[in-house]
Amino acid sequence: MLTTEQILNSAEDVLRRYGPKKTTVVDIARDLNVSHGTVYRHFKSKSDLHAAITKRWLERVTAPLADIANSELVPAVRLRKWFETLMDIKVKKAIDDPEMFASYSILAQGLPEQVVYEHLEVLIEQIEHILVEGKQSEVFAVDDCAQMAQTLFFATTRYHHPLHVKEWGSATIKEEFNHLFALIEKAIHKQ
Amino acid sequence: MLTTEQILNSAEDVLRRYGPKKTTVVDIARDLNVSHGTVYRHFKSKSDLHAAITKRWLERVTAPLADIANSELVPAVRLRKWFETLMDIKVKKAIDDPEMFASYSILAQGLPEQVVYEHLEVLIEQIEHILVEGKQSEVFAVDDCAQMAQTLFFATTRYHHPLHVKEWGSATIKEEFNHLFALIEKAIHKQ
DNA sequence: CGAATGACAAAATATGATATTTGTCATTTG
DNA sequence: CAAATGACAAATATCATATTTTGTCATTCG
Repeated sequence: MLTTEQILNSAEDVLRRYGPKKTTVVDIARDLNVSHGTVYRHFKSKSDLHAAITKRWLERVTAPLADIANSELVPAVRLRKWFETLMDIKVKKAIDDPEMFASYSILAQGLPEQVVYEHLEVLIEQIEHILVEGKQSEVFAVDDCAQMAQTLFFATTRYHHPLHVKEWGSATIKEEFNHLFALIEKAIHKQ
Repeated sequence: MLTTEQILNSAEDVLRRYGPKKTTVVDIARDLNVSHGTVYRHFKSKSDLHAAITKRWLERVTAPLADIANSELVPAVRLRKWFETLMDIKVKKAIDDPEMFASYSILAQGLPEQVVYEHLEVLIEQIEHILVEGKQSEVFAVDDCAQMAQTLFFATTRYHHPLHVKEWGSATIKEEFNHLFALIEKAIHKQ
């Protein structure tokens, strides 16, 4: 019996082989030895399938971040580590496997805003969690942690948004990020 | 006798009429009542022409910013006004004349990095100028003004980079920016 | 002689006829 | 009867060919 997971696995394989433009529902069905009609019993449309593929990818990519957000590190260190990891993950994916990174970026482009936005919300909540703990232990002077989390996420857009992947090749990108993070620390650390 | 300026004027007109994909060098030449060979006496290639068109547009768009950077406003106010204006100009252009904005964005995409980068440098220097004066009058506590200017420019990427034009439609975009600017102020204002 | 032309080849792009892909659903299968 | 099939129409993509566009340059123009 065919599961949604199996379809996503095959989809990922086929995507890796053929790229996002050439991959058809029939290709994915063939890979699974079923008719393409069967795939449509699990996904309303190809876009729906794309959304599911992208969602799973986003979740995997950012899995390590949840661990950091919930770690025992002191909030100041944890916050920096969280952002550095976010950046490192993205840059690593983009450099190591550029076709796949491009593939997922292209799929994500074609998605309804909401799918990606929900994912961003999860990340922003993780930042919020760190800020709240920093506020409790009186190292961060933050009024509205949820709002600040969003502000920090958007302030670092250049360093994690796939639209800026081109700029990540720069030799100074990491240094740039360090300067920005220093600014952030100055703004949110107590006194 | 045909001038480079005249060509750019016609190019802009034709671009407005036909859009960036349909505009040909022959169209521009026709608009000027010259042969297209003549256009090539002023520009080495079509890309070169694109670069010139884009450059002029960028300069025009950001002209008001130089005035603000050099104004007599106290640095704290001036800095905020400078960023607000940058944002307002971009958003206004993108909303009022979306086809043209898209046109120039498309042309800019196809350009060598350098052309756009030079323009960004000018803007970052304007920020630096404000920071230097703020430092002199002891309202800003900034170590390296040039570096901080760059940091501020990149921190606000989401609010002025054309790649993010889609996000500018959000009802809360201005509020978001205000939060970010509050963060910046907290970081750079003395004490 | 500097500025512009227009004929030309090479490159890029539009066109449209053909083939594939998407999405549905009545039918089949286990 | 739930799960899968495969035949089908409509929407898209592909590909070979026709047309346009780019870029050059020997020639003309003023």
